[in-house]
Amino acid sequence: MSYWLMKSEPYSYSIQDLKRDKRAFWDGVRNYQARNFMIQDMKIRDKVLFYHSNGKPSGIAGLARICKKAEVDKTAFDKKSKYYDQKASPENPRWKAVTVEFVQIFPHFISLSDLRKEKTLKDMLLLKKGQRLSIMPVKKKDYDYIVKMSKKQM
DNA sequence: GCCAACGTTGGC
DNA sequence: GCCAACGTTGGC
Repeated sequence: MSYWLMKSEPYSYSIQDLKRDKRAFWDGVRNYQARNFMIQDMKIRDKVLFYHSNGKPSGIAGLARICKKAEVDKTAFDKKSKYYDQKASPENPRWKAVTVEFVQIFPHFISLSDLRKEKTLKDMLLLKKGQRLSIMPVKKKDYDYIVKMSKKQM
């Protein structure tokens, strides 16, 4: 079992949207490191912290779970898509994405500044300077700690 | 909207 | 294979 953090801009796709849809294909990732995590490392039932980036404020909004292994991301072939990549084609798809399913919205949203206040979490990749990955691994102990934080008022 | 930090591209 | 130029991310 592995643990992950996946970022999404709430204006484009929020955890409330995921709750409504139940499942979402995580298309649009155009970073190799993030893609490789999805293709090589994510397993069905892996747990996911759903992060709202560029939010007011940014932070962790809830939980999701991997429910389908990586499949070809066809938005890369679609000229009208904002995720269009002219170097991708059905013969050489280049991009793949997993499907995630809704688990829960946190009773208390955990902002980035809340996370920074926790000494225990100081080594999280998310909190490292200049770190911009939209999908990143999370340690079990950090995942568990964050779930615990979500249950109490900050 | 700004801008630091980082990733990608392409010329050489 | 280097690296400058450019594009993107994402916090603020």
